[in-house]
Amino acid sequence: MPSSFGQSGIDMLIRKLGSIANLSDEERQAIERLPVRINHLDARQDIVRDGDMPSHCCLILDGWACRYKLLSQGKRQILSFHIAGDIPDLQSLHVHTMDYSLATMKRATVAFIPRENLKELSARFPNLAALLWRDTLVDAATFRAWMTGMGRRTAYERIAHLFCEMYLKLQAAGLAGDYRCPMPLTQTDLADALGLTSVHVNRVLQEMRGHALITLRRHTLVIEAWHDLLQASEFDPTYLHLEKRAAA
Amino acid sequence: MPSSFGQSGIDMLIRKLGSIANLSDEERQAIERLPVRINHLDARQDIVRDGDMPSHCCLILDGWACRYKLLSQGKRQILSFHIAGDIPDLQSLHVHTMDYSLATMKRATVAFIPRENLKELSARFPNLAALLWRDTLVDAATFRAWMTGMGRRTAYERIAHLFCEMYLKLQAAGLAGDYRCPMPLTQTDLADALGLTSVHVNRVLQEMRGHALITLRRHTLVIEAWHDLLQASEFDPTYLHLEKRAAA
DNA sequence: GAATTAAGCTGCCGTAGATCAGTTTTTAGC
DNA sequence: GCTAAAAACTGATCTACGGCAGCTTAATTC
Repeated sequence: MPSSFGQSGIDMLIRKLGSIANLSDEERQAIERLPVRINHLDARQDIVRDGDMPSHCCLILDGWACRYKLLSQGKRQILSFHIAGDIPDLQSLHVHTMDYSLATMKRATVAFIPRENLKELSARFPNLAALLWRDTLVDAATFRAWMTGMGRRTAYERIAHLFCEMYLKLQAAGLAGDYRCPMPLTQTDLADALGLTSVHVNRVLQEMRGHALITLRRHTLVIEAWHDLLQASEFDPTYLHLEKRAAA
Repeated sequence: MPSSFGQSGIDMLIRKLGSIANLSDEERQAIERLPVRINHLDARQDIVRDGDMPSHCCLILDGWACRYKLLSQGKRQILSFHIAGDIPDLQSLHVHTMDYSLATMKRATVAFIPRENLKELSARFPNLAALLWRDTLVDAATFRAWMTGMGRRTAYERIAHLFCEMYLKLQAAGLAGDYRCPMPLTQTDLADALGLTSVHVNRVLQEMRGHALITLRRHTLVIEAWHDLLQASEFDPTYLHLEKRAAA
């Protein structure tokens, strides 16, 4: 079970960037030498809040986090999920006011990196800056995929699509394989991410189990019929841009 | 009527970047000297298609464009609208396969800029690279706002929210003012952007007219009650990040 | 300025998913 | 291993919005 990767430090970020383009030793070292303050957080803790102007960026080392937005009457929209190697508030490098909140989904380890040091890093290593920029672009592509789902897909298709996406992201991070991955989200979390209610998510999940598409128990998702799941959601992985870049 | 701005060239881009940080003469000149191929396009023409690997980026000089995604059975999701000064496929600087299509909404003038020249520009002027990166981050913030709407807002709120957003974007570009702006979108376009049907958009628009919130006729939107429109949509302009940056 | 087409509008009925109000099962803490 | 709380699940009912089909008005074209 691939769950003991780079919990010790910043290597999940290096792994992620390195999966796109080859890093020089100098670049690798510069990342490793970033000053970080490491924090262990419980589940469901806010990391940064809507409206804040944080001076640090948050790198997830272990666990899951999400971006979300609160509306009136307690309505919540989850905007994205994040795993080890992600910097969900990297945008604060260039826009200073948060337009969403960031919170853990389960127990998580996060590293806070001063914004100024990240800025310096990207100034000194344009190649790294490009990789980080690229990362925010893939982020945006994922938003587009979710938007397409919420606007034009049924609940069944949306849930299937999210499972495909999360599985591939976890697999790319070395945190999943063999059509099996951690899934620490509650049905309420899924609902808030997909624009549904937890009641409806519950019914659709049962329908998916009825079709022998998935098993979902005790925070583990097993995809029993990958191909059918792809088909059910019209999933096209292009937007994840997981391919290795040819040349630097 | 503010409609005769910089149609001649690339100045809408300079205006936009210059509204965020002051540009040096050198930077301004470098932008002006970008090799461009200018094209006049009819309404509803594809500029780039889902799956393409374009060698040029597209700068809108005049008119409107949109990003969209097609699904099975002719379902269409519009992902964003673009006006003069936008480069809706700037992302192809760093990820090479398009995961959506780009099309004009009405007659438009666009400039095609070779990707390589834009890459060069951003390598030579890190300050410009940062501004372009920032632009893609605001883009992502807009996706988040739309997602929040599609997931958790009613049709009425969503339409009101879009009107607020487009008015402010057009105003910032000098293309609107006095609570009046061009709105070349059909009700079907609005529906495809907001995850609704044109029939429902029609009914909601009438409701909004009934509440004396807006006038929408002959491709012109007049916001009759700005404050009520803001309130109806719980609109918070933070995500547009229109403020000028303090220091470079 | 007649013809054609696209966009806007209406009414009726259907349904995916919401809402409410629980009960049962699982998980986590001591 | 017991307890408390959270999550999962169920059934009944409701509604915002969709689907369809036809009609009207406005915009283009020649």
